[in-house]
Amino acid sequence: MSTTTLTPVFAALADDTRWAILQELGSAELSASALADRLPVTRQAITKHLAVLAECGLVESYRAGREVRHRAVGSRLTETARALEAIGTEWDRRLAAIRRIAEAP
Amino acid sequence: MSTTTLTPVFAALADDTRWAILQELGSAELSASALADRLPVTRQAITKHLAVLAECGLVESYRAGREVRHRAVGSRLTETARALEAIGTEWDRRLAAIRRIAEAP
DNA sequence: GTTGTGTGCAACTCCAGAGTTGCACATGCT
DNA sequence: AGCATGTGCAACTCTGGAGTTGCACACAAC
Repeated sequence: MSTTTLTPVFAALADDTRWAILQELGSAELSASALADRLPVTRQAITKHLAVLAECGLVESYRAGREVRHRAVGSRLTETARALEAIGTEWDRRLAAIRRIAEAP
Repeated sequence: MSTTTLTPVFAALADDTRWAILQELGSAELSASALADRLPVTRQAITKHLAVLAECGLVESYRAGREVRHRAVGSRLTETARALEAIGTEWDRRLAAIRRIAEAP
């Protein structure tokens, strides 16, 4: 996963309301209206957030009768986490190498 | 690490310019002016970004003569990655449990 | 001392996005 | 059929933040 694909995910995760939505959808599959009942924002706001989250694969949706249920996609988060960890490790590795050279006798 | 401490880190990582800065600082320790030479933004913009990144522990700084050098902190990223992975796993675990109950005979 | 380079602070512009209201449409239930 | 509920789309407001310019100060080198 490149940095280019990473940024939109972080942009999605940078909002408190979206985290609140994800927290709900990580415990149960809910419709936009059901989410609006549990959170202090409008259903339309929720719908917009769900679009952002779906765009980068953090939520999946399906119709159930006349309502649309949504759920959090944990694997997408795990995938992102692995990419992050790799980058962090790489930073430390490279900077440690530079320090080693600088302190060489 | 709670979700509360997580959001600012993602807000910091949600910007392309900041990622560019982090990429540079993951390979070498540079001053704000040196970064401004390599990136298509002003030194003042870089300084603001560095403040955001330092605020959530993603970069560290130290004075070297009259200049201030900065470096990326990989461990902070790794730490965040582990928290993310735990949350993702938890989502999948809970939703799988619900599906199992729903499909029970 | 003077010059050049690096830093710090403040005020300003500008746009993306978070949230709202309003209306129209679809579908389930009685 | 009639009503209630869930959804979709569009237009609007408003604040945060990314980036800029401008100026003042610190320190190293000559």
